[in-house]
Amino acid sequence: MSPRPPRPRPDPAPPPTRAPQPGPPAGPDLPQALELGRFLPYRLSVLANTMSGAIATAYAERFDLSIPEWRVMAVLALEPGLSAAKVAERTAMDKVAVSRAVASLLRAKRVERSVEACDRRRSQLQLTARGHAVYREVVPFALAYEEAVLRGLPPRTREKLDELLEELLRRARALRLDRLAPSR
Amino acid sequence: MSPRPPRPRPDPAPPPTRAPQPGPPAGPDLPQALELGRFLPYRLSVLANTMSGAIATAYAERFDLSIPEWRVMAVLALEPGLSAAKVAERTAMDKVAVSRAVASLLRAKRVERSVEACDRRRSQLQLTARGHAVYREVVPFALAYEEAVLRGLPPRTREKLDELLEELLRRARALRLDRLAPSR
DNA sequence: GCCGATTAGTTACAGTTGCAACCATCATAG
DNA sequence: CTATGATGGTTGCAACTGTAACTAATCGGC
Repeated sequence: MSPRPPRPRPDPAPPPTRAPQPGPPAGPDLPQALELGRFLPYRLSVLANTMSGAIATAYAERFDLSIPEWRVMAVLALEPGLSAAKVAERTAMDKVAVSRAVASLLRAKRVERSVEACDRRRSQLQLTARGHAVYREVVPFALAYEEAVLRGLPPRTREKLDELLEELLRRARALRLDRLAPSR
Repeated sequence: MSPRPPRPRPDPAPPPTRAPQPGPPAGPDLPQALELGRFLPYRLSVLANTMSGAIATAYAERFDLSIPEWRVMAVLALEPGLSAAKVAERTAMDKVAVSRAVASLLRAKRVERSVEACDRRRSQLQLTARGHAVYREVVPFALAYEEAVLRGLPPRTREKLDELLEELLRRARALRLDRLAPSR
């Protein structure tokens, strides 16, 4: 999995910000229209893809590292000895993704694994010296990217962003869609 | 492409919000540490995936519709007669994704296509009556989901969110990563 | 101690996605 | 008119990702 193709996001289009053309066939009294460019899930998706795509390309080119691998390394750097399951928790990845990322990191000798004595199903994962070296190289890059995106935003605005993301995630997670859908 | 598997996001883990354990082997003087749960691209990615996953599942179950298909329908509802390339622009999808979504929508008779007379490479796409019917059914659902996530947020906060998303997307797009990476 | 139920982790398979190569059509130059 | 190049759109192929099935090990009675 080492020579991973970069797969950047082409991200071809600035959303036209507004296209308030009334739909001809639907008529003026259509119940509600939805402009994609103002639809929250869409906007978040485009934003996240733009950022992740940029980062993924950079990681792949510079460090031969995929995003899942990076996530695993990031949590192991702060909490060495985690099991794969714990890593999955911490990274919001599923266990298969973690398994594959770990396999790849093992091959690259960036992570090492030892089975736990008392429970031999479980294993303890930690960065190797090489892994730490890569980590120390990636972190400044990641932080620089984040800072570049946020540069110039006043602290109060950053706080607001932080709160908003927290709040939205909490709500999105709590949401049961069961009784939405006014139609049908 | 009709019986599309829902592919919901398991989204298994609340990020532990903080895990400020100092990395034992890295020592106290490591230049910077990065906590994944506070890293903007990561948080955006998790949030967007959570929302999109929920919506994708719901669309698939209720309307037999994928997100790419929905995006195509959404822009065609507001701007009938667009070409596939224009649709790609409007939806921030690449042309292959549009091509496939359109193919699927044609099969389902939710979109129809006619070649342009003056330029027979190009085609004009528009929703059929069936397509409009589906659209009118989906829109309230989509808006209800968005509203459910935003429910209770004061208008000022919503405006702030709107501005922040706009601003972040602008910055992310403008960012050339070329001269980032302080290391290497 | 032994059998069913659980949990950790991996493997297999299928569906999805993206890039690149590809046709078809149009535009421009000679 | 033909050649060259650009553009719209589709297809082939390879990589990625998720679900489900599977193996290995532990746990919980009995």
